[in-house]
Amino acid sequence: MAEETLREDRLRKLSDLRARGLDPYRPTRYERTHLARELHEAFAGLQAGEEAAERVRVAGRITARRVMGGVSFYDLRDGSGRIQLYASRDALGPELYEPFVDDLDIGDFVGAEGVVFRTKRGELSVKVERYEVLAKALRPLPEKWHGLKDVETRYRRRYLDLIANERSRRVFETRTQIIRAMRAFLDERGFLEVETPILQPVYGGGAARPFTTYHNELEQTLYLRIAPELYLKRLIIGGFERVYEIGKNFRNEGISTQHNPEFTMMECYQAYADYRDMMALMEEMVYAIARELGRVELTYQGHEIDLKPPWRRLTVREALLEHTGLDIEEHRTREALWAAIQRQGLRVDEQPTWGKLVDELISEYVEPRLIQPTFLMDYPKEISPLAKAKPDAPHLVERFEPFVAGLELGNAFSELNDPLDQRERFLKQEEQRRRGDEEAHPLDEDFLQALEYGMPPTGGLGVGVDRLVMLFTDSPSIRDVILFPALRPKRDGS
RNA sequence: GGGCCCGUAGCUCAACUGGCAGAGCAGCGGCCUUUUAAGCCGAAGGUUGGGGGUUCGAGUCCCUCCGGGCCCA
Repeated sequence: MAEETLREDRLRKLSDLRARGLDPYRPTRYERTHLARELHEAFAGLQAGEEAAERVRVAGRITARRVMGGVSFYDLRDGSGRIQLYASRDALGPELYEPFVDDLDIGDFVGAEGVVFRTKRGELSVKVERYEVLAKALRPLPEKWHGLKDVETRYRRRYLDLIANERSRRVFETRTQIIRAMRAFLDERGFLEVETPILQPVYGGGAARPFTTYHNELEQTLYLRIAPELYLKRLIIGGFERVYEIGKNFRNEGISTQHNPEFTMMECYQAYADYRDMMALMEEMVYAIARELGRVELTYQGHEIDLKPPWRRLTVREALLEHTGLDIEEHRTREALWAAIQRQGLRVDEQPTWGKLVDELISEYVEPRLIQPTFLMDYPKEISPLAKAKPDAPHLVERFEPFVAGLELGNAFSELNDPLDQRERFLKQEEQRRRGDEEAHPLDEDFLQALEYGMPPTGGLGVGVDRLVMLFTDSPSIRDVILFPALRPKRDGS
């Protein structure tokens, strides 16, 4: 039936309710005695056909309706679960029973008061003696049995997805549990939670193009942060020895099953620690979250995963040797490595530097195969401008990325604290930018000044919270774990 | 940006090789006082994503645009 006709039906019922003094938009509150789940717990012992003495008040959204004539049964859902309402003409009287069946629809909110009983079929129910209509739905909800399947509608109108799909509700509850457990873990270890600027005059802390905005009063171009990294390090310089931040980052890049332009990141920094300490922190943190959720062993997209530490440590060199047969240490220039890649018949795109070639090889031949938890470590210096070089291998840095089920869950390093080296790294990045690399790291003079006041040896770790949630909820797409994922604007027709 | 797939009633889905656009749920009218995917009877509900083309005839074939999904870059 035409959508507008359905709406008109409901508007007519709204008028009728108002005419009967039951204006559904008038109530401002409703005093409940029980949530649905509490009723099921409190009256678990009630036998079929038995009635309790106690009067209760419940409220929620009508999700199903079974009208038998003089009696009717409504399913009421609140934040805790479902409870059945039983209404009869005898108990309510015609003047209240008629609007109850004539004017209430699936989707409406009602508050009901009455005694609790269990029907002869065994369903715990509230026998409605008084009720209030708490809000009328003017549009129909998705179908009760098949729910809402249309992927686009689920993302665009998430509220409908949440109403219709229990699984979706659970995903977002789990998301919150994960973040809460992460916070508890870091707090317990003495990390101080902080907030740093999202609007930044110079962006940094990653390789990505930023979103640009403008402050009118300051007459200044500002960037939405791509990472909080450089500010968190300033706090280490300031004397906080353990800090962390959980918040949104923004990267002006494509959308995929693993990328949303705004995403949630946890970054933490620990003074006097190195990247090996951060590996331990990462595996213990994920283990702690997994225990909290009861999912140390889990299945992600068909892969059986065991998150129990210790996780495998694997250098980039070893990984490439294992998966491509190529020893990058034997080909230390871009030209030599490129020649070797072609000799091996490996299929990667040509890159402007040795480091980027290595990065390409990893993405293509290593990352998708890292199913069990693995720390891939010791990356090329050229692609890691904020990480400290390995003392015995100055072309590499003390950096790792944790992988589980092929998902890149984060990035970490022993932080570069040599201000002179940092300046050189920035200058090299500027050079790459001049050669057309739009993701090159900009030089941040203010950050260099801060570093010159001295930063202790520090380990830093960033964790992609959305991807962690994907892992724990067995979600194939990042859009399934972000309440309102980025979509193209929907235009009518054309 | 490229390739493949999808878009039909509010929701979930049908419609053969191009031949009258259908069902269930929801909604509407009627019956029905312990149902639970309630049941029975009845009547409705469509710009088949938008635009264009081929054809006697297009949901179906072609072009194009919009939106989405997956893969690739």
